Amino acid sequence: MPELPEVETIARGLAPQTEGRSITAVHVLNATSVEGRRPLLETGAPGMLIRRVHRRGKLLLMDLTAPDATPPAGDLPVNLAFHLKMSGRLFVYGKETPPEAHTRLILDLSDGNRLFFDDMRKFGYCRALAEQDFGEWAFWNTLGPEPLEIGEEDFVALLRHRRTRIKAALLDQTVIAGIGNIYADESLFRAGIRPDTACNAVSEARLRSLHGILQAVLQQAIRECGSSIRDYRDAHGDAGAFQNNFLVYGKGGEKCTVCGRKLATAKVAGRTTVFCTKCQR
DNA sequence: AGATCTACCTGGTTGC
DNA sequence: TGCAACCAGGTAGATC
Repeated sequence: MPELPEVETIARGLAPQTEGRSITAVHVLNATSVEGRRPLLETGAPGMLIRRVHRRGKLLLMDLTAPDATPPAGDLPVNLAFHLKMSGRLFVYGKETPPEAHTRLILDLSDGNRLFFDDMRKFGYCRALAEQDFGEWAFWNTLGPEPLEIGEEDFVALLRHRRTRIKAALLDQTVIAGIGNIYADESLFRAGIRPDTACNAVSEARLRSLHGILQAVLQQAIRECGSSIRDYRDAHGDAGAFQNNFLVYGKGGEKCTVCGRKLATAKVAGRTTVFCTKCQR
């Protein structure tokens, strides 16, 4: 469940281990872990230089250039986009480390190390993109604004008139990018908003408050290197610490830390949702 | 437009 | 003990 803070942590950890190296070979161990044009990844990526590793929404992006820094001529990938979905992980290992049971893709790097893409559940993917491919990638083109970059006014305007439930809107990557089940529930609890409230029934003042709280929660989670539940690890194989700050996520039936009432569990937008019926209205 | 359901996938947990 | 049922979760796609 890498969400924005986890992907940001992974990108920051991966950057010093991969930027400035070129890709010398690509090994596809599981075909379904490659989305888009497989030949562009397998035969186009070798020889390309990893210039920058960063994040957009929950996507981890590797910007590529030809080693001589000229614009890539013809059909070459200028980007690798990884979506980790639920169980995807990215690690850099020495060349002697063999693939694991769930290793789906390996990129050999020019410094002798290798980037492993492990993904037990096979939901994640790596997509190689040439310049012209971005225009045809619906997920990329409909991705909403970054929650840490959007201003308060724009955030309020984004939600104010929607009739959908506020948690569904927060989870909708076309509305705002990078929020998943954990940070939706944690933010709505801290903002005192019931997850099943229609957006247009939430006062403007509370939407303003949610904007600040959402940013604070995401920033704190990034400072703490994300949340580790089940199999999430950062690029160094380390667990994050934000799970120690969970107030509702995964705590259905436990007592609310604020009022002591039992936390309720419900399905909202198809996801398990935990909230306090007294503190969230 | 928005809600609901299913598919995708596998390991861990629960129930009998 | 053994095994079936269920669960978690992000996104796409179908259907109402």
